[in-house]
Amino acid sequence: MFHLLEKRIQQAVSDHIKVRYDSSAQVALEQPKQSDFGELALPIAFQLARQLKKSPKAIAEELAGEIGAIEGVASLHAAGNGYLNVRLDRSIYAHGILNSVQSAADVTAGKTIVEHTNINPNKAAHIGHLRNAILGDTFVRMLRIAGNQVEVQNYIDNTGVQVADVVVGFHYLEKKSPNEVQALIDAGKFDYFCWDLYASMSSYYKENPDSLAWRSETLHAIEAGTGVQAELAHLVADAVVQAHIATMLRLNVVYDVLPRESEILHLQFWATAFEQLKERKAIYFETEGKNKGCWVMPGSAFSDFKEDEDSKVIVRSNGIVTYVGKDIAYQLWKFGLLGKDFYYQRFPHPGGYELWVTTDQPGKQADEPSPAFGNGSRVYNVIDSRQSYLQDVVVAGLKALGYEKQAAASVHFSYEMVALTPGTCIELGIALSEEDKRRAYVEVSGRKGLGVKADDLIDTLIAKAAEEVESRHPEAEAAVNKRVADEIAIGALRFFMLKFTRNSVIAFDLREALSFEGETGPYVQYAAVRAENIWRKLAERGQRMPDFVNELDAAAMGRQLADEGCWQLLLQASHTDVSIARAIASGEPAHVAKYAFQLAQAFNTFYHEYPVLAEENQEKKVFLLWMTQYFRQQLERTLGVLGIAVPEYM
RNA sequence: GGGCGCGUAGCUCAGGUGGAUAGAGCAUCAGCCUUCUAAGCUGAGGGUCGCAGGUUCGAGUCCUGCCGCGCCCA
Repeated sequence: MFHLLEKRIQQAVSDHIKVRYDSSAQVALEQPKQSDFGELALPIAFQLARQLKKSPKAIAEELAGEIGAIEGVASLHAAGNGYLNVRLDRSIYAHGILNSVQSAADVTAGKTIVEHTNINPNKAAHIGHLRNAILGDTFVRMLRIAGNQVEVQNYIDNTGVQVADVVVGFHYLEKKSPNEVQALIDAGKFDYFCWDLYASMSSYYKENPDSLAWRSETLHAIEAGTGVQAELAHLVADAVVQAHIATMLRLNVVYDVLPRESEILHLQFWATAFEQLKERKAIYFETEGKNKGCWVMPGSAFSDFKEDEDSKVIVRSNGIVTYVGKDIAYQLWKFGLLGKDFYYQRFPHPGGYELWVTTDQPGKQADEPSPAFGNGSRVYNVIDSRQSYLQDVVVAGLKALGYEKQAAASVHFSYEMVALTPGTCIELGIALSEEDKRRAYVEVSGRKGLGVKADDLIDTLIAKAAEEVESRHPEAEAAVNKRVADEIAIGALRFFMLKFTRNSVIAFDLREALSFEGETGPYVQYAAVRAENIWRKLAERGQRMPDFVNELDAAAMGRQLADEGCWQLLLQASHTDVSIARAIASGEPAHVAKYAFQLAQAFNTFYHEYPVLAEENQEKKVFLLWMTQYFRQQLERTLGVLGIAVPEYM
C-alpha cells in the first residue's frame, strides 16, 4: 500500500512539473524527520530552485497550491524552507491495507543465482562461515519474497589444498585406510576430528618441510581421481559436506545444488574456458620475467588505474590451473556461457530436503531428471572481502571474453570477517600476545585450529535459551520447551549476524551474542509472541474473532486513526515491503534486521499504550484487534525473511 | 610500495540518491510487575561525526590532502 502511494505521488508530481516548469527532474521521496511533518516529504523544490531561479520556499508553496487531488492523499503543504510535505488519507490507507491492495513488485527478469557458504570440506564450520551462510540465505529470502526466481548454489572445493592436507594427515601420518576412515565417519563428529587433524598438519609441515612433497603428490592424485588418496579425499569431502549441511540446517539454511570442483576438472570445464580465453586473447603466454612459462591475464584488464599493474597468473608454468582459472569457468557456466553442463544426482544428507550434487557420470540421470541448474541472468557470489581481488579478476575474465552484460550482472556480495574480542579469546582459552590483548578484535585462524566452531556456538546458545525457557515455563512439556529454546537460540544467532552492515568487521563477543535483550532476535520474537498471546487470551475468554473486512469500514478506520499514536504505529507496520525492497536495492540485509527491530519496538509501544482486551468501546476494540493481527502478520513476515521462527511461547 | 575498507556517545553500531533539532542497543542512574507474560516499558545523563581544506543556499553524507586501524596484492 505504501509503495503504491509513493509511486502515485511521484507520478502526479512528475507530471505536474513537466507541464508547469518543463522539468524532467527526478522526483525523490523521503521520510520526514518528525512525524508531525506528515508521512512523506518531497525535496523537489530544492532541485527546481536552481533551474527556476526562485526560492525553494516559493516553489513549494506554488506546487502545494497547484497540484490537484491525488487519490489517497489528504493534503500537500509547503513547510520548512522548501519541503513539500504529504499527509495521507488515513482511512483510505488503512482500508487499502485491510483489503490487501498492493502494487506490483519490481521483479528482475530471469533467474538469479546466489552462491554462498562455500566452505572447504576439510573441517568443521566456524563463525566466519556462519556469517556467510546467514547473509546469503537471508538475501535469498529477500529476493524470493519480492517475487524473484532464485537458485542457491553451495560450491564445494573438494580437490583443493585444504582437503589434500587432511588426506595427507590420514594417509601418511595416521596411516589410516579408507575403511578405517569410514569407521571414523560413522563414529560421528567427523568434522571436529578433521578440524584438529588439519590444525596439526600445519604445524607438522612447519617442523618437517620435506613432508610438503606429500601434499603435492596427494594433490595430483586427487585431481587425477586415482589411487587411495583420491578415495580418501572423496570420503573426507562428502562426510564433511554432510556435516556442514546438517549444521546449516540447524540455522534454517538450505541449498538447491552443490557444484563440485572435481566435476569442473573431470568434465573439462576448465579446458573449455581455457580455449575461449586463449582464442579471444583474454590471456597470453608469458615468455619472460618472473611469470615466464605461465598463462597470465594482463593487469590492465582488471585495474582501471594502473597500466603497470601486475598480471595475474591463470595457469602456472607447471601446467596447474589456479583457483581463479577454475572460478572463471564456473562463473561462465553460471551464466550459461560455457556451452557445457554437469550431470546431477541427488545428494544424500540428513536434512531430508531435495538437494542435488554435480557428477561426471550420466548415471541415473535418465530415470530421475534433475531441475535445470545454472543459466542465470544475475549472479551473486557471497564471498568475504579478502577475496575481492580474485573476484575482480573473475569479472575481468568475463569482460575480456566480451561478456560485458554478464560482467555487469556479476555481483561480489562481499562482507568483512568475523573476528573475536580479546575477552572472548581468553574465555575460550586462546593464548594472546600482549599486543593482541590491546586490540579491539583478533583475527582467528582455521589453519591453527583457533576459533569458534559453529556447532559449539549453536549448542551454547541453545543451552542458554533452554535455561531461560525452563525457568519461565517449568510446567510445559519438555519437548516443546526444547523446540522453543532452539528457535530462540537460532533467532539470536541469525539476528546477531545480520544486524551489522556487510563491510563492518564483527568483533564477536560471546557475552554480547548470548544476550537476548535489546536489539536482538529474541526481542523481535517476543513482540510477535505477545501479539499471539492477545489472540490466545481472546479465545480463552470465549470471545469471537471479529470479521474485520465487514466490521471496519472506512469511516470507522478514519475515526480510530484520528489517534496519532495508532496512526504512526500502523504506518510503521506497513513499511515491511518498502524496507525489503530497499534492502535488496542496496544489497544490505541489515536494513531488514533494523526494520524488524523497529517494528518490534513499535509493537511493544502499542502493547503498553493500548490494552486491547480491556477496551470497552466495541469499535475501538475491533480496531485494536485488527492492529494486533496486522502487527503479528508483519512481524512474522519480516522474521521469515530473516530466517527466524516465531516460537509458540516465550 | 599499490588496491580495498573503516574511523559517529564510555562500548558495539545505524545513519537510501547531500536537506528540517545526528539516532539505536549495551553499560550507568531514577522509576514501572494483582493488568494482554518485566526476554518488556518510561525517563535522565552522555557527541569538536578522526584532522585540515574545498564544492554548495545547505556536508556525518560529495572532492582533495593528511593521521590512525584492518584486510588484500607485491
